[in-house]
Amino acid sequence: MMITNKDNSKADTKGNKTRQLIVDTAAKSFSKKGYLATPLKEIATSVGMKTGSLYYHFSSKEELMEEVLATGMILIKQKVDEEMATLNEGASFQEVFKTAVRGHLKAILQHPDYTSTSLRNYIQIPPSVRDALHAKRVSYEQFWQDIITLGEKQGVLRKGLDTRLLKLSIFGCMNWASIWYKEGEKTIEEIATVQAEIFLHGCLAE
Amino acid sequence: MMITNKDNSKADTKGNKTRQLIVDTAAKSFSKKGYLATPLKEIATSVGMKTGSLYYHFSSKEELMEEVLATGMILIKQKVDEEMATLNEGASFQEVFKTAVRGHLKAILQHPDYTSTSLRNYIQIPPSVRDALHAKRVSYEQFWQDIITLGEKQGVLRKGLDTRLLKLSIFGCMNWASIWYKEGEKTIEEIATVQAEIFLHGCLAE
DNA sequence: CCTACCGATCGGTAGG
DNA sequence: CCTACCGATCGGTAGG
Repeated sequence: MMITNKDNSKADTKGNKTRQLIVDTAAKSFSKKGYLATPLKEIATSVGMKTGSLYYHFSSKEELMEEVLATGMILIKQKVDEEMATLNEGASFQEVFKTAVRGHLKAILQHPDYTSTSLRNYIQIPPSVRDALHAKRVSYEQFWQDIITLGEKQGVLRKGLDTRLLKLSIFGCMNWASIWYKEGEKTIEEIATVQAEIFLHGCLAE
Repeated sequence: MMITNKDNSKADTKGNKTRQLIVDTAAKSFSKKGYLATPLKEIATSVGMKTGSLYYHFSSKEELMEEVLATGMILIKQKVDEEMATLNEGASFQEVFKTAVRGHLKAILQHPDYTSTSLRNYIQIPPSVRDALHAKRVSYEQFWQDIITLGEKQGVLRKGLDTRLLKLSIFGCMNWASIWYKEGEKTIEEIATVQAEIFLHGCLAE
């Protein structure tokens, strides 16, 4: 009697390896040239197959995009969680905030293929794909909202500050880096330090 | 002897009105659906003509995009200059900065058709179009760099702060609003006030 | 500004 | 996973 692996979705079979190669290639192109500007033929050629053969692995270009974006969001959350794990119990809002900024920036700048695709392709994401990822997005935004709420609880935030607007502002500040960032100028650590400092203390002396 | 208007490029002729209508329509679609996702046929139909007829006014889709983007950058600068004109001589860095933020946000949020096209389509902009607009972009970035330099001269900026990174951060913060902003929630004035305050003083109390 | 049309390309499919 | 192909659509053109 054979022992079958009922959850073989992550099995290291040849088929799954190929599938992964396709997603990797797609992520690279979608991130660099854009979703609509990338023909499936280009992806197929890169992985060494014919366009039609992609449909053995995916049922549509949108599905491919959805997998790239979903993977990207998971990677971002993983990286941020990894950074957050370095904090000790009862860390101050300042420490927590800076750590989250560092994690997010590392995620979108160190391995941008997956993680920056959604930022660079914002307007190109098909509505159905956007809907499918909605829950993940809300969950990640809530993670940041919780950090800000921590600041409120610790009583360190300016009174009357619109916390939603604060969240959107730091998102914009960080996410825009996925457009201007070039390797080799500033380190990601430095960018994180400066951006966190600006948001915590502003750019003025004193 | 006829008096001819040698610079009739802005003349209010029927042809120029039509041309303007085409650009307006294109700006709307490019901003909302994206450059690549907008077929020329859609623009043509909206203005009541056939696709091929657009080529009486423009020689390519890229040229149309270039005009939309160039107009957008001019409109942004105009709006910002308009706000800056309300300042009196010798205004403090804080006042100047906040005023510039308000002007930029008004420009990209009040009439987003032209002004937000470049932000929402960043990755889709054809390289040749990007090159053609490079000088305008540099000039506008310099305007902001000059504001920050003013802060340095007045000695109010935190020592050692990377001014280029400060500029990129406020750009990201403001420009990202063109993605999340919906009319009717917060006024643009309120958003400008909060974002300027965050950048000047941070989100912490004291 | 229209008619009529093009070459190219696109995402996707049938059948093996 | 390939061969062979599709219907549709695209930006763009010639000639009027």
